Amino acid sequence: MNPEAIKVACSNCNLRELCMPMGLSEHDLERLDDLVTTRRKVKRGATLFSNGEKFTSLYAIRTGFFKTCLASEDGRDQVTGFQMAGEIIGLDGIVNDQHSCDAVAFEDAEVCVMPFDRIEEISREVTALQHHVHKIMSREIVREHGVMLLLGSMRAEERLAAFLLNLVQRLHSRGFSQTELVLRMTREEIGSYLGLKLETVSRTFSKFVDDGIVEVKQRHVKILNIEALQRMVNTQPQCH
Amino acid sequence: MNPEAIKVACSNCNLRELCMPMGLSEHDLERLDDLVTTRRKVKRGATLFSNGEKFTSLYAIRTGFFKTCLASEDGRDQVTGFQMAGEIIGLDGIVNDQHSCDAVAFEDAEVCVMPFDRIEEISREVTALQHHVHKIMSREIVREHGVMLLLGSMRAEERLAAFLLNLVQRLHSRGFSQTELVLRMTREEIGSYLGLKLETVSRTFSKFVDDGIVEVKQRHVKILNIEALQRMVNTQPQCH
DNA sequence: ATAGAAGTTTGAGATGAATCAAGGGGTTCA
DNA sequence: TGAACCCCTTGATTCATCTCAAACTTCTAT
Repeated sequence: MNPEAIKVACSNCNLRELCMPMGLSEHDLERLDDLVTTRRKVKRGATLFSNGEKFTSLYAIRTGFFKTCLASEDGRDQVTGFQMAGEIIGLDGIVNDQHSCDAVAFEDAEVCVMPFDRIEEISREVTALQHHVHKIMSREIVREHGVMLLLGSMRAEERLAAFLLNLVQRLHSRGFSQTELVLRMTREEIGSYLGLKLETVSRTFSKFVDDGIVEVKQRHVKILNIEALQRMVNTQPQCH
Repeated sequence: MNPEAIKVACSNCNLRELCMPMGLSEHDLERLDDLVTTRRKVKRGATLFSNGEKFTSLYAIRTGFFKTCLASEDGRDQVTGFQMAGEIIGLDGIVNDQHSCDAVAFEDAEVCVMPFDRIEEISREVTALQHHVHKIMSREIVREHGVMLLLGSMRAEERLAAFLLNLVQRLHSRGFSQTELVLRMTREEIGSYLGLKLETVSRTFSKFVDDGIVEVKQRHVKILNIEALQRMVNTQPQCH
């Protein structure tokens, strides 16, 4: 093995526990290293894949931050998710062999390219990988259920609270602060994800600041009262 | 093979093309017949599985009509989908080995029980099944993207139009009319799915009737002007 | 068959978020 | 180091949907 090969190997990757199954045998680990053929850099603002493009691979994010969004011809636009290091994107492309959304990098990023036919091939041999792939897809389905609940039944404050809690929780599990975060996206993109207009997002942030729940300086957010946010999400508004 | 066995075999099922992969060899077809261990009847109003219940199997709907819904402790409620014959439910349970929503039958129903460990086992041998399972999960992810777009950016009329079009399209591909349908669910359940209150659903139906777009008699709906519905869904409201 | 429950429709009024508008602040790139 | 552009905030107003309420219809079960 030359140094290059070591660098691209999953078995050596510090993100392995985020995107790969755990507790593999030595042999299985070696098989897994065949999964990632190449890395790919994506410049800030560039798309990793876009709607209509032929689907070939799933991508594991190594560095950087992405959004996925639907842009229907008629001008409607919906951010369907924000993805960070260790998360897998591209699952939408499997069903029709072409991607059905755009994945855009918020900052210079790097992803591991995992050709899907290879994933399927290795899945047949490595049971743990097979199950892992199923779990990743199921997790995405459950996540989207949560977004549906948010979009279908929450008010603006509750949506933004849920959004902030979700972000810090994911950042925290990657070793970042539990109370401070830097938003990579604009108010408009947050709004698109949450089914709100950018002005409403801005006003809701201002209200949180007034209530002493968060501090906001541009895209820097410091959570002062996390319980208040949690209460908003978990408490149904005044029941009749 | 005794007659009972024949009755439960996927290879003999008239719904096979809806829930199973196509173009299998004789040998693969036989393997597939090991997938469905049992059938299960679900009475009207009863749950096939519910939130928190241990996940063991996916279910292919043979007859009947289901809803899946989230019911959070705090009283929020969200219908996440309506499922009909040939569709697969239970995918949400894979990630945490327990179901994260309820599946409720609208009418006496029957499902094919497919133990998930058996699905994974046979997937390793039958490539077509493996890919099929991936497609089914990806399709669900893409469907939910569409619901997010609906909930995040559409107005009441557009939502109901999209809902009706989706239902007739699915019914049509099962051999039913392209213009007439019987709603199995209440206005409240439609509303929960669409992020609207039941009164708004009712009013929107009334408006469609006034506009000559549909005829509504209770739960019987006849679409008179399908293009009008399609225009609503595909056209962004007056752009500024 | 009938009473009760459940579901639906419609109206009137309240309200949360959208829209329209303007000003200020940051960021980026030449 | 500017200058243009993008982004954000805030106010005033409008509007779509929700809420509350009442009456009606249809199912369900005794």
